[in-house]
Amino acid sequence: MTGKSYDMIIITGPTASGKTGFAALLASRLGAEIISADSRQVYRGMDIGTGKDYEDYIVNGRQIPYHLVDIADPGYRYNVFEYQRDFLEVYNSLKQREVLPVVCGGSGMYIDSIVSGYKLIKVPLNHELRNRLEEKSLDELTAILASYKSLHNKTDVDTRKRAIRAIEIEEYYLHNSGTDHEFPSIKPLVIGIMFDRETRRERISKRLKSRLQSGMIEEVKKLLEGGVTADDLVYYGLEYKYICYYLQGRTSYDEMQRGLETAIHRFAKRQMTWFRGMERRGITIHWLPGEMDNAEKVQEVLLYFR
RNA sequence: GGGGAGAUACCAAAGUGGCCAACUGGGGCAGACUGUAAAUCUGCUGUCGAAUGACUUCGUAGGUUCGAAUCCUGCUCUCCCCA
Repeated sequence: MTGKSYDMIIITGPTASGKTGFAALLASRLGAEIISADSRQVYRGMDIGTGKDYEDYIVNGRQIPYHLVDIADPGYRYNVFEYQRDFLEVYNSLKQREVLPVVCGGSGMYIDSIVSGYKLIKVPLNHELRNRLEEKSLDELTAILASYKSLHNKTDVDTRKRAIRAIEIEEYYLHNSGTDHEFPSIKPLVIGIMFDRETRRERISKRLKSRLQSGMIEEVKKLLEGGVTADDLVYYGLEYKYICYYLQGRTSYDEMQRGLETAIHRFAKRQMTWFRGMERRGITIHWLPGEMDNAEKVQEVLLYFR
């Protein structure tokens, strides 16, 4: 590899675009290792529903090392802050070993957090503040949060719990300049895999059908039996949410399948919106047509990488 | 064969003479997003448009009326009940 000016490669794209297989092939060519950027594949035991295709990581009989998959128990609530921290740890160790990191995943925010270097400081619990806010209504909390920063959406004031945490963080920022936790500036080559809308939807529908036939419902059942609560599963969204409702008898199989299909289509659309947003903010994504076979895609990427 | 109900925009479904380009929901599209992000939230959704603008719509063909998705008549189709 000559004259490489990128610190890492990122492979992204909406769900069902064939990221993993491609990333693995690319990694095998470059002697690289994969760092997942998938907010759900971090959980152990959530395999079919999150599309952990373990066999995709085996290229020509060789196991491609991958990271940040299966690192948390189901039921746990992993988040961006932890992702950024965990990513950095892996990233640094790869750099130390002079191994090229290939990030692969479709969680736009996770990718953005490492590319744009979100400033996420470790904010400890502030019990005094929490006691003070305990009795406040959501409206009051919203007003308080608004006094710290302008609210550009309702994400932070969705529930009282989130609002209190958001205030806690803002309060902490107020007294801690935040320079103690610089995220390094990383220069990535960002590759996106793109199918036209119709094809994307077809692929999603087809994949859903095959997952349902290959034990996805059993997987959810097993999670429930293993002590993961229904609430946790609903929180995980998509297949875990819809199948959980089905197992609880709240929806018929048909309703589950149809609702889930729609939900995944919408999810893919939101992913695309996120990617467009990143581009608008100045991050260049090199889109490759999904139809192109993986070997050819690898060639394309190598061109960028020279 | 007889009787009844109904046909509204991509789908479902309100509207029963002017306030209707037409409530609402779904779907679709677009956007937002810095500690839940597979989440959460917002906007648009007849056509053309920058538009407070123009044009074309409520099965179909006519009619009544200043004015019809709404009233009348014929036709077509769908559903239900009785034979």
